This record gives sequence, structure tokens and C-alpha cells, in this order.
Amino acid sequence: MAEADEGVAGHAEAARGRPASTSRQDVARVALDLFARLGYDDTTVDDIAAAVGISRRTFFRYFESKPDVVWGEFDAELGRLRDRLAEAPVSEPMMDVLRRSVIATNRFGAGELDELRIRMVLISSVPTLVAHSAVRYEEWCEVVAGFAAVRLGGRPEDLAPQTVARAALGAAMAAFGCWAADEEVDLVDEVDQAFRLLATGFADPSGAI
Amino acid sequence: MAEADEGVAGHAEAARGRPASTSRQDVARVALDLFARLGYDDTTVDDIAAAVGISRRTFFRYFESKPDVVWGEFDAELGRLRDRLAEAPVSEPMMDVLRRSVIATNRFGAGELDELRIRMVLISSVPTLVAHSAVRYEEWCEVVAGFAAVRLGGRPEDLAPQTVARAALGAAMAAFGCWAADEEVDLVDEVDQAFRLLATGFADPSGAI
DNA sequence: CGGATTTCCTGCAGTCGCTGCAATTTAGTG
DNA sequence: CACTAAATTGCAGCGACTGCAGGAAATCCG
Repeated sequence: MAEADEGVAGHAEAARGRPASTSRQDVARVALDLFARLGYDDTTVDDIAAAVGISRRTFFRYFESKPDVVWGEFDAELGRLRDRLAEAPVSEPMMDVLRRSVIATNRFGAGELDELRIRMVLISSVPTLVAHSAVRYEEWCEVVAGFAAVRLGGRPEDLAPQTVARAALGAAMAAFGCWAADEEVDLVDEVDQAFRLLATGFADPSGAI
Repeated sequence: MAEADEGVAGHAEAARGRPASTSRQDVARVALDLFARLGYDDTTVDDIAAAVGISRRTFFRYFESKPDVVWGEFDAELGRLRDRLAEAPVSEPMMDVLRRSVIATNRFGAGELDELRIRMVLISSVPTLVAHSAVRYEEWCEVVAGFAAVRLGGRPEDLAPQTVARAALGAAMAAFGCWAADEEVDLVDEVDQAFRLLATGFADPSGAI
């Protein structure tokens, strides 16, 4: 499961076999640079491999697929979200936990934000990546549906938890999309707003809208 | 834009060139049958083409891609949804229009429901199709966001309309997913429930959940 | 009738993403 | 130096998809 040997260089305990010639992060950096300059579709896996200095075959040992490169360490983030949701006090309302946890999982430093924006623009504009994203979002929904099922009672596959999860995903996608499209917008504000909208519902009590 | 010449056979006005050897619907029927029997991934485009009696190259003139076969006449349905939303009286609340229109667009006869179920099971379980579905859902969201923008004021790309649209998509996906997974469930009921949940919001006023 | 025109079908060659396999390289270990 | 472990690699191949150039089947018109 864990290949975190590259993380903080140094305290490795004398790796046994042939050392890796590069790292996931290196490949991702080079690839994102190519995507930004040539466009995603006009960058072949061969191009990436050549730029990194590895063979095409080796590229596929670092990443399962070409779109996966754009997703970076999504798995790890998803794990953190799961933990946050599980650790929240039961006294805190479901939608508050959700909003707070999603925001906490998406706090990035100023340096990371630029790269994140590149990633999000790609993910939301290149059809191939839009398509692939659905698979990743499915995993996200499973985590949220599991949490919602605990709070609402019932199974994660039931309608209510599923609706909460998929609607929450929608809110998050809307927030990220608006953020990626406008340099001036703050990511946290956007996510916060979207989830507050979701919590109170879209129906106007007065019926005017 | 329109290739509806096949629809009601008869009143065609003396088609000029070589007549088509089959139709989109025929290809789709044969393909869905193969998907159900062999599985989606284990059915190649060659298999479909051979079963229909056309060449592989011709298959791609009937459908842009293999996953497109499963989506059938989605474009037409989307057009009907757009019309319904546009024609709704302004006095009717936004979320009511949305719920009613989505339900109306998805009323099917008993005969069609079986095929629809096969389609939905495929779409929600085969990774390749889950991925491709995202591109189609994007178009759906654009239609709904356009409607929401009119009702809420502002542009379709703004956060509120986007959140409404993507959350509504989530509700619809949850409803369809639950329906596809359980033979006993009624599709209309499920969609109705999901959209009512969405309208009132997920936050518990008492704060107990 | 017969050519012109229109429309559709097809094969071929090629690109790209992706995979399994078997061999090779590069390190550490006894 | 032999042995082992891990990473890299080339190759052969599949399947989706595309552009192109040519062939086939129908109607229209002289």
C-alpha cells in the first residue's frame, strides 16, 4: 500500500534492490508542465517518458494511467477526509462536519495552490479528464455516503445517504469549478458557500423563487 | 443536426443516395444484447459490427464511440428537459419545476423500463461507462444551470446556479442508482424523494443530525 | 438506357493508451 | 564472486478511434 520511501530522503534503511531512477512526484511535475505547454491531448505518454528519462513502460509502473497523473495524491487526501469524518463528535451536525472536513482537506499553501489550479482547470476542461474524474469522484462519494449513513441511519447504498453524498460532491465540484475559473476567488470561501447552500436547501420558503 | 429519417418508416421523400443498411436503434439493440451476455468490456466493437453485419468502420459512423451506444437518444431527452424547464410558469418555485421536469422527462412505458434498467446498471457499474457518463452529465448540468441562473439571477457559471445544477445531478444519480439496484423500487418515487430532500436541505433544524 | 450525382459502406494504414512477459540492469548481502 | 531483490526495459499485441481513398447502391436527368 505505502510507497512513501521517497518522501523525506535520508532515513531509508538501505534499500535492497536497484534504486528507483525517479519518483511519482517528479514524473507528475514534468507531465503537468508538458500538459500546460502542449495541452493534455497533444502530450503523449511517450513525450512524458522521454522528458523524464524513462521508458514508456516504466511510466505505467509509476501511474496506472495517463489521467491519473493529474490526480496526484488523491488517494491520500481521500483517506484524510475519511479520518476527519470519522473523528468528528456526534454532537456536531452532519452538514457542519461535512463542510468543515471538506474545507480542512483542501487547505493548501500558496505554493501548492498554483499547481492545484492547473490540475483543476485540466480536470474540468479536458473531456478525457472529465471522464476519468468520475471514477475518482465515485470513491469520494463512497466515503461521504458511509459517513452519511452513520448519521442518518441505514445503509450507505440507501437513497438518503446517496443523495447527500452525490449532492455534496456536486457542491464541491461547483466550488472548485468557480475557483478554477476566477483568479480572484478564494477556494475556502467558495466551498463554504456551496456547502451552506446545500445544507439549507434550494427551496425558497416564501415560494418566490 | 437531424437524422430522424428512420423514425416512422413511410413518408420518406425518395431518399437520394444509397440507402443505409441499418439504423442507430438496430445497432444499439444488438450491442446492448451483447453487453448483457458477454459483458461490456469483453464485447469488442468488432463483435458488435459483426453481429449487426457492418464493418467496424461503419459502426463509428453510427456512434461516435463505444460507450455512446449505451446512452441511446440522450441528446433528445436533454432537449425535452430544456424545453420543459423553459416553458414552466415563473410562478412555480424553481425546485418544484426541476423535480417535476426531471420526472416528466423520465417517464417510460413498461417495455422501455427493462432496457433502461440494463442501461443504467451498465452506466453505474462499468468503470469505462462511469467515466464516459461524466461527459454526458456535463451537458445535463449546463441545461439545469442555465435554468437556475434565470431563476436565481446571475450567470450560469456563478456559484449558486452551478451548485444547484450539480447537486440536482447528484440527486438524480442517487435516485437512478437506487432504482437500478433494486427491482422493487419505483423510479418516479425515487426521483421525487431525492429532489424533495434536496429542496429542503440536509441540515436538521434541531441540530440533532 | 446510361451517365451524373448523391449517399453510404469499407478496407487500410496508422496513432495512442495500455498490458503481460521475459530479459536485463543495478544495487546490497553473505 | 555468487546470490538476491528491486527497478527498468523492449517487445509483441490488443482494442479504441481516425483520415483517406475507393467502391457500391440508389435516384435523377438527359
